[in-house]
Amino acid sequence: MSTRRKLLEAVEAALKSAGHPPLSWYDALLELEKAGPEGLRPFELKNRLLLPQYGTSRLLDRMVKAGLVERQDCEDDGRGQIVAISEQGRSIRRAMWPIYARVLSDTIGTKLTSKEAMKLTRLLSEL
Amino acid sequence: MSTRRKLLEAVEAALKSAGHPPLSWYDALLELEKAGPEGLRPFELKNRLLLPQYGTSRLLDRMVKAGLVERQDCEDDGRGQIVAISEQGRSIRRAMWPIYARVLSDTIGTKLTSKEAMKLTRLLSEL
DNA sequence: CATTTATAAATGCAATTGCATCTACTAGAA
DNA sequence: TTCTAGTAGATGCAATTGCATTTATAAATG
Repeated sequence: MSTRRKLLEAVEAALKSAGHPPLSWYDALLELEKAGPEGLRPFELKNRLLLPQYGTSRLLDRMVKAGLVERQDCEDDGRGQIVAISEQGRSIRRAMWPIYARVLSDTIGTKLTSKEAMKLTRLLSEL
Repeated sequence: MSTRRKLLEAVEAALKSAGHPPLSWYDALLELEKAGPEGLRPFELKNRLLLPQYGTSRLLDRMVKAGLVERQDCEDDGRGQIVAISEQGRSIRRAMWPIYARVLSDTIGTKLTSKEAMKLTRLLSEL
């Protein structure tokens, strides 16, 4: 818990001071980018990010308002939508990465060997 | 991040369904209990919990209102206070523990050997 | 001493989260 | 069909968090 709080604070502070949105936006943008031009249904994004349904709905609201994501009605399913990353979203995500990566390498890369990092990942995945 | 979110959700859900306050209260109560009858200054609690100053101030507000913590002015320092756990606070903390522990043993105890858990702790501490 | 600087804690306001519910639609059963 | 149940997503309201600032006191400095 403590470790995660400290790492997260460092990442958020770095992003903010570079004038970027919070890490949760990065995660969403990355998923949308990985999903390709088809985009994703909000419920799929929710499953991938492990966010609550209302959290996803509101995160998308904000990102759409900021122009990083496009929402359109889903043809197959009248209840649903398709969300896709916009050109601007792609460019913001790309700009965020070096900031994020820098914090990771400063805070993790200097403390753990890559073997240890893999071990850590494995142990966390077990849980 | 994901691992922590899932574990935390499980703990919070268990506490809530047992009618108990959130995990953050547990952490604070535990620190206050460990601090003994002297209690703690809010800034000391803040340091131990790694919480922001305003977060600590408000957490204490809520816990005082619920009667689990007592606040009194600090004699040595006119700006400060001393906060101490109340009898009721001790009893709530004691009641929360088995619920919390149960989730930990279900979610961690069944997945990692104690050696692995120690390894995990060590790796996280490095960070 | 007077004045500046630093620390302890609270707080107004905006943004976010959590909860419960609501609306709209789909799918399955009678 | 016509219900009934289930799923997708939004939303009102309350609680919590984040930010910036404020108040009060302590400590340091000239």
